[in-house]
Amino acid sequence: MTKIIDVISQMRKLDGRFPKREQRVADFVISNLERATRLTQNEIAEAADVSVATVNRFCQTVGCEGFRDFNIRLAQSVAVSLQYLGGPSRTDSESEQLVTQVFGALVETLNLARFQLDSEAVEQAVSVLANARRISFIGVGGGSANVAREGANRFFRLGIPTEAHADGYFQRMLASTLSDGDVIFAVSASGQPAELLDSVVIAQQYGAKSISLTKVGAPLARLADVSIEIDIPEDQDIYKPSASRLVFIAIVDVLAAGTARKRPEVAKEYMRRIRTSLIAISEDTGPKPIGD
Amino acid sequence: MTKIIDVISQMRKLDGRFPKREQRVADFVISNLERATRLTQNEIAEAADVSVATVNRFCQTVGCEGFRDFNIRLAQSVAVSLQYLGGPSRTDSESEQLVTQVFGALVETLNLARFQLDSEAVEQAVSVLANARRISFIGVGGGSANVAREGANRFFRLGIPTEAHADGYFQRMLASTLSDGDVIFAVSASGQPAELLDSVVIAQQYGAKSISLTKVGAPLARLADVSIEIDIPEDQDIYKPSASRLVFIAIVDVLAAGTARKRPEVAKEYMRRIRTSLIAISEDTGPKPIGD
DNA sequence: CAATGCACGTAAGTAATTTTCACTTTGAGG
DNA sequence: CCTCAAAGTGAAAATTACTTACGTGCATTG
Repeated sequence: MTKIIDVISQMRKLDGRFPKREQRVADFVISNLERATRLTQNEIAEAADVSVATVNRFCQTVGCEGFRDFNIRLAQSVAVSLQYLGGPSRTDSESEQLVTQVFGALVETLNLARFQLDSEAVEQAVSVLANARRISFIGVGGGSANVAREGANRFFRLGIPTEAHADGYFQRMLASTLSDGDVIFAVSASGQPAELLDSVVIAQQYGAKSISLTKVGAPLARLADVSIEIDIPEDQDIYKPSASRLVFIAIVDVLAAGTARKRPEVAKEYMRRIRTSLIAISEDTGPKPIGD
Repeated sequence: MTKIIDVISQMRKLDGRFPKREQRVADFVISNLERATRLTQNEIAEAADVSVATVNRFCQTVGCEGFRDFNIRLAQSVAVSLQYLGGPSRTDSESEQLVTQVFGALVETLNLARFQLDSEAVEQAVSVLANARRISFIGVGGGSANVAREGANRFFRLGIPTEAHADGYFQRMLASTLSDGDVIFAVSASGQPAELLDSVVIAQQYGAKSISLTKVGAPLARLADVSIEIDIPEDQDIYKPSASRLVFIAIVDVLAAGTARKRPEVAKEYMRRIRTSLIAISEDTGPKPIGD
């Protein structure tokens, strides 16, 4: 099977070198990308004023198995290239542009982060977390503190006692109460706050394991037993969101999902209990997000 | 033209509610997304062990005109979803698969949400928020409460006094202190908690504007002056993350970005001040996420 | 225990795609 | 110029795929 993922560029590449009639097909398709997607072979043949067979040969020339294959590949290529360009409607309102921009930036950043994730570190973190007796999430500053809370929120649903703290003094005190089997999970976009560094060191002294989620090469990363490091280019445009928080949360999700798999029975049972405890509050007990 | 842009989400949404045999088709397609793209109707019918007609009906149930239409839409959705997930490298380790799965689900959900966002509601919300004297974010339950905090965190950086509360009693009391020019912003995945409903009503009585961020058709949505409604198919698999929180946060980002644009000077100045106040804490003052 | 309505498969009907084949054009060599 | 091989093309046959119509069976309801 040919590995041509992008028919559009393939067409462009061969453009001008097609046999005469096939060239007409190419011309038509290239200048009617979106439309061509929804047409049948016959219709394209008619539009380009050539025979069906020629259209079919054209598809093969381009590297596809036949029209069917071509049609799908074209649709995919078109979908991908139009995705963030607003498609056929050029009449996007201002707020639609806003949405596209913000969401586009997020998706892009998520993608970027994905390839940076060191799977070994993820595995280590998951194995530490899955065996934790208790997990303390710490972070300072609005964003990271929220990620920490989010972590506590996710992991406590897996039946592991968790807590999250944003107060530097409390964090240090807390750290000194930890011991063997406990885990301290430090979140920081900068990886520099002294509270976190101190807390991690203290926790380690008392035998607790430490995990950090921070930027590449940060002091915090060097300190922790397991460190998940991500380098996210923050957008200079203050009118755009800082996507890093979302990426951090996504990573916490990954860890939580991994941990859940390592303790399936426990997790299920706890989820069931939580769900049950919520029935009284919201009559809706379907497969909805648990606990609002 | 039909308004179903993303068949995958559509399938997820209807998952479990299909007629028995059609459900088998759905099961097969959902768990063989990429492969299904290249199969014919007959082949899918065979794989799912149902008749061709059922497959065809399934396509229509999902909102497509027929199999032809479905096939192309599926290909497009798959292409878009896979775009950010890199090629199908089959050498993935377990943890890499985990990452792929979680991130993939997020991206997919973000895409879905993007098309659901009612741009008019967004515009209204932005204009209310931009003119707010003070914004109170309220939410209950781990997830929504965090989204509320995140909202407070983002908007206070734009120079608007904000606060976030997760305590139902406090929320109601708070609501009664609001007045003309204030805004109450209620977040809830379910849209049902009485605390929120009460608070919104109380706030309205005292002249405050209300904005809700919740699921489509929820009681909360009907109550609020401006409501942003999103229908997110929650994954049944408890080992996967519930992406809705992330989507909510993303939407808050959109609103924040929109608001920032309406008050550029103010926002910039406040951001500068916040940054300055942080210099002492972390020596790094580059273009980094402000405040960790 | 009808009656109604939905779900489903069979099979017939229709449309689209692929292949075959014969005819045409092109261009190189005699 | 002519000839011939190679490549290009369309018509139509052959195949394959998609859609629709119809009848059966099952479940739900009055």
